[in-house]
Amino acid sequence: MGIKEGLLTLLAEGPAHGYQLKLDFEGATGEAWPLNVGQVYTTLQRLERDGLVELVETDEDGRNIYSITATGRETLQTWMSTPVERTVTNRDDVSMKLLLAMASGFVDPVEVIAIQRDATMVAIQDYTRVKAKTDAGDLAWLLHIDRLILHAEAELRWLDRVEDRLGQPGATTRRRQTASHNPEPAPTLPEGDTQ
Amino acid sequence: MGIKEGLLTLLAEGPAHGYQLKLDFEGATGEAWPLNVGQVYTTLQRLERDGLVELVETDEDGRNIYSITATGRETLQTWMSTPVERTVTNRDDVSMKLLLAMASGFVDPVEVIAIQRDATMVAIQDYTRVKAKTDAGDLAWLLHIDRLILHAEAELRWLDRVEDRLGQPGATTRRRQTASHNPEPAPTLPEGDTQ
DNA sequence: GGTGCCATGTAACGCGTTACATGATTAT
DNA sequence: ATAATCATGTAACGCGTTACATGGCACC
Repeated sequence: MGIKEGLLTLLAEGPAHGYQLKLDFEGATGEAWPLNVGQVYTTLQRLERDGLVELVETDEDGRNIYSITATGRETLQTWMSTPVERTVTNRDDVSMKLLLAMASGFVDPVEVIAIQRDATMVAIQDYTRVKAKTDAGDLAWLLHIDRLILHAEAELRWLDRVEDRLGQPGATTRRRQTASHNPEPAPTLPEGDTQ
Repeated sequence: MGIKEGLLTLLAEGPAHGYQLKLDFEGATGEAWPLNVGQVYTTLQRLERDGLVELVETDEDGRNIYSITATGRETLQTWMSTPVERTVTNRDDVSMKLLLAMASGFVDPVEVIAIQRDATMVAIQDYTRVKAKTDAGDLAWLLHIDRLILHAEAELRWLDRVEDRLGQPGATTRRRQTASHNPEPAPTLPEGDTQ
């Protein structure tokens, strides 16, 4: 999503100035989304440029107070009532890295996923620890952690499946597509440190 | 990840010109990552600027042929052998939208997740259909689809959990943090069309 | 009366993405 | 010949992010 929608949501509760929005944003997302204050001001300018927000006054302290506009409200309503799109082009770092490793013949995909699995298992432990020491009343934060755990677990299952399939025959590796290219053999990577 | 790493990976197999890389990229990621050709050229320039790649020759057809440099190889090796980071700040659209809905008191979080769940269930059906009509030899693509399905299922489980918790008492909604703000009541959103 | 830190901003960058420009090759 | 498409690139934009600038207020 974007900071834009976040600020719009907060402004839908009433006009506010930048720093107030920064505080509200932190209140809503907590550590899940560390936000540099500067981003609030730039994003507000862009929202104003797009007519979703307007500068209603400059208060006695010289702070710019913004208010959501009608179109802003409309945009927000549409955004909130529109599900996050899930298509077959939904990329993510892990799978793209694996696809590249498989296609390159240059890196061992099995090694890549082994590394990733270790990291993911550690992450789950970390998440669980964080969850354990969280105040039970902080529902939003708990749900956020739960989501991280569930997705990390799904990733583990997927990594297992990948390893299975890579071990089977027919695990062909895609190679260069056309023949109109220089056929010189690819140099091999020196045995790098697997840090 | 980035196109940068993708191109680096492909160039690690040998020098190539832009269009060749475009073809290779499509061969590696297929429909999972539709790539505008223009991006290849701009990314190559940036890689050259950063010294990860160098222009080795302009062939008889006037095409620029790039080769990976030593530092490029190093960078690639490091990237491939470093797991994708999983921290508590890993955001995603769905959970952020929910956190905002919970914090705003302006939108009904239950409605938001209901919409999302419907969409995710449809997505899973779509994924399954795509998977069914995929050539069994296209391992990379099958794994990609599997990943999408697993994560979508994890999301369904999470959405269920969210709905459970939201229905329970103590499901407090966070509100504006400080008191130094104008206390005028927030205007309410008109009953928007839940498209 | 400095030294910090809080509050409010502006400037600039990096990268993914889109749109546009241009020459070569092929089809009609 | 002309239209279409391929192949190669450049220009510009949007947004998230970082770094820098500045004025007030506290506190020692």
